[in-house]
Amino acid sequence: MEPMPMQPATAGAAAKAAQVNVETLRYYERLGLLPRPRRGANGYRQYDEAALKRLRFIRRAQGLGFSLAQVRELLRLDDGLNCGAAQTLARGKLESIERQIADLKRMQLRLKQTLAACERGGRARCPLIDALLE
Amino acid sequence: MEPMPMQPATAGAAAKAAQVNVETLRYYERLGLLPRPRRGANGYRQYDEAALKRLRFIRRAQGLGFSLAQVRELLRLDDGLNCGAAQTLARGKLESIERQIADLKRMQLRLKQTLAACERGGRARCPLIDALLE
DNA sequence: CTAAACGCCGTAGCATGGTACGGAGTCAAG
DNA sequence: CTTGACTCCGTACCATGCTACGGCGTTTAG
Repeated sequence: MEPMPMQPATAGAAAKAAQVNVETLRYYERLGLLPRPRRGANGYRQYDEAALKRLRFIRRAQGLGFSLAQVRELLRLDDGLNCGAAQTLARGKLESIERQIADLKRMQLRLKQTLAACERGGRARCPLIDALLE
Repeated sequence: MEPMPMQPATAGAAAKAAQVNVETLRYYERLGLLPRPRRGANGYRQYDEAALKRLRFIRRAQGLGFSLAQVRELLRLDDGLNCGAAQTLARGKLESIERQIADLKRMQLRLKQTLAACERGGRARCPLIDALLE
């Protein structure tokens, strides 16, 4: 059987498929992350398979921690032929993620220590508050 | 010698001491994190030692990852007598930090794996891009 | 046929934590 | 006395990623 070219998705269907709000589609379109889609006779947007794929790409990249600005860069490489550039983006992101982890771990440690002091109890004054007051 | 009551700091001096922008002081004041300070005859704000202390408190709490809304809660406990409430806030923060760390670690792992695939090279297509295209 | 649900658009709003601007008055050094 | 730095105020703006609103036309289920 011929691969019948599925009819394009409406905004609502595309949004549902990608688990995003309909308005988000328009937002991405404004940002140029999604191309302006073809319109039906009624003026409604028609999202074809390529558009849906692109939308999934965006959400996955976000899931890896990329900002929309960075997603835009990645989308420019979506022919898959420029691995060097993609690696550079990914390495930058990886570093920033590692910095964030390090920052959070410092906070975590300090909070844990202070909480432990609180839990040892026996003080009139709260060690957490006192640490902030110094 | 009597502890001569230091003259109060101007906005600029207070800001410099706490490493914040002068406008940030006004911002905190608007948010109610800093009390409205006394004013000199010229209308200038006068930050006394207590205000400076409070400002340092805010910055330190932010350094531990607390949002300004949470800092506001902590400030309500700054008599140091309500350790239970402070602990509750801190535990909540600790949990959210740990969730963030876990999220970031997942991203880190996936990025590392994908980057490793990129670096093994030898492919026509970029594994990172292909992972996003799925 | 009608009413609900969906789509369109431009624009405005939310949350977060500030930062900047313009026009005015004030203070300190030279 | 002037000049530059500081301060005041209200308000607007920044980035980020959406989300909502109002007013309209269209489509679809009953």
